[in-house]
Amino acid sequence: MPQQPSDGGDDLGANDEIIPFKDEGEQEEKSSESVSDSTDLNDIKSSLVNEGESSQSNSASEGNKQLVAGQNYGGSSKDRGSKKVPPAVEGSKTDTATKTPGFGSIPILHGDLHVPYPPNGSMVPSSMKRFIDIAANFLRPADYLDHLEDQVQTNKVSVVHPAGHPNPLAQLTLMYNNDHFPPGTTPPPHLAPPGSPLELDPKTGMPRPRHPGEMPPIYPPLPGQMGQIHHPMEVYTQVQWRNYWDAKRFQQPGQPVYPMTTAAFRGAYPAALTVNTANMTRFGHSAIPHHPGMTITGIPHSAIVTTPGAKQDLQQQNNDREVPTICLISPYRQKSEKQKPQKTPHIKKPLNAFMLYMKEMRAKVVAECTLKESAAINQILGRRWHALTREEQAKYYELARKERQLHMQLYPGWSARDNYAVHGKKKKRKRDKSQGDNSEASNPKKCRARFGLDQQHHWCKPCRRKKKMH
DNA sequence: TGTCCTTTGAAGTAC
DNA sequence: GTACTTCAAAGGACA
Repeated sequence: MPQQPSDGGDDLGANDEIIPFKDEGEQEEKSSESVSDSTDLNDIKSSLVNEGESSQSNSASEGNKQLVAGQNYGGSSKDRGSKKVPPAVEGSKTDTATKTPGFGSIPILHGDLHVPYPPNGSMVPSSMKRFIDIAANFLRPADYLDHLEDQVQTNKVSVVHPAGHPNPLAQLTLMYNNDHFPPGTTPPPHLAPPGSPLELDPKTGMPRPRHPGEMPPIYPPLPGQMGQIHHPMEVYTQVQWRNYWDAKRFQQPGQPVYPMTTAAFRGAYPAALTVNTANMTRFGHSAIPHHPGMTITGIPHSAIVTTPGAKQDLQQQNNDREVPTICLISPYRQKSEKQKPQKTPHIKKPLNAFMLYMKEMRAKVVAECTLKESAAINQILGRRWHALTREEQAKYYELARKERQLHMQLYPGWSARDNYAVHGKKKKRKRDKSQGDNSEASNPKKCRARFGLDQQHHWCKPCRRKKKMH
């Protein structure tokens, strides 16, 4: 069972002037609903084209606006792409931004990203904005992160793993490097509000890690480790993950928690996924040769600064396994990808309605019946699927439809045929239906015998087809 | 280590 | 247009 929030968890945002991130996400989702999919994607694409536009010449306030917008990518792309006056909803967001200008603790997949207040008179480095953008959406293709590497190095922004945290990955802090300050100085601790998680440790000069009792709600790491991106559904924003996890946390008995799919996440896909489809962005990280000196996430090692206490742990961790600085993989695919790393990356088929249903219900069935064998579980799930009402099934058909729609938008040239006998991989054995006694298609009389001519609506499709033919 | 099993649905090929 | 095949997920079983 994933980690539950600690006692002090929900104090996040009370005194820390932290942006109510979930609310923002809700706003973003609402606003994105009024925009067509294609519009979203085009906007995102255009924003990516203008990727280099953000500069340090932005005023701090403008930078702050971007920080806030950047937390919700759908909105930020529009904001970056034009200078139009934000609509009413955006206005309220701006008010929030003025009050809480994007600094604080941003939930990310493996924990929180701490964004310290800028030093006195200091501009917000564009790299920091971009990093937040990435962290908030927690998945960008490596080519975008390549770009980020330059940004980070140029703008002297670091990622800090606070010492003493049981899981250094659970808390990341974005730091202004000392280069932004007069020589020999460190960021003034007073810049962080007293008691804030951003408050600097006077001894280390680093942001003070929270004590265990004052941890913000830690959204559990997705199971497994880094895998591939080969399905658009694997791209979720932190808002989505939080909402999903919140739904899980507060799930009532018998109340389903629907999987994180496109249905609720339109406009949330990272921009770069929609471009450069000829290279790795279609195939995921494993297809990308890692830069020497870069983490698996594409964040340069040079940009990761550790406090003395955390350094050893991190080194050990990096030695033991290539742990992502920010978890970048779908909860759905991580485990299997970890166990069966794909040697021939490819874009996978979007999941159909039944597959989505299986995803959601499998764990429940496993828990109920103690069976572990997937074949048996799938039989049960198949029966349950048929026991669902049309309305219940319709939800999954709709989710599947949106998955396909998004898949088509993300990979316009993709065909299911591309995955037939993927890259010389041995074809699956054809099932000999002529001998299979469980194949209704092989025995068109089966449904007729079971249900009779009066109840042909119960017949399976193959049997109905056979009936038509005869 | 790789394939099979088992489910449904989508999409492909073959005729 | 119809029939058939493949592949999506999952993980234990098995060659």
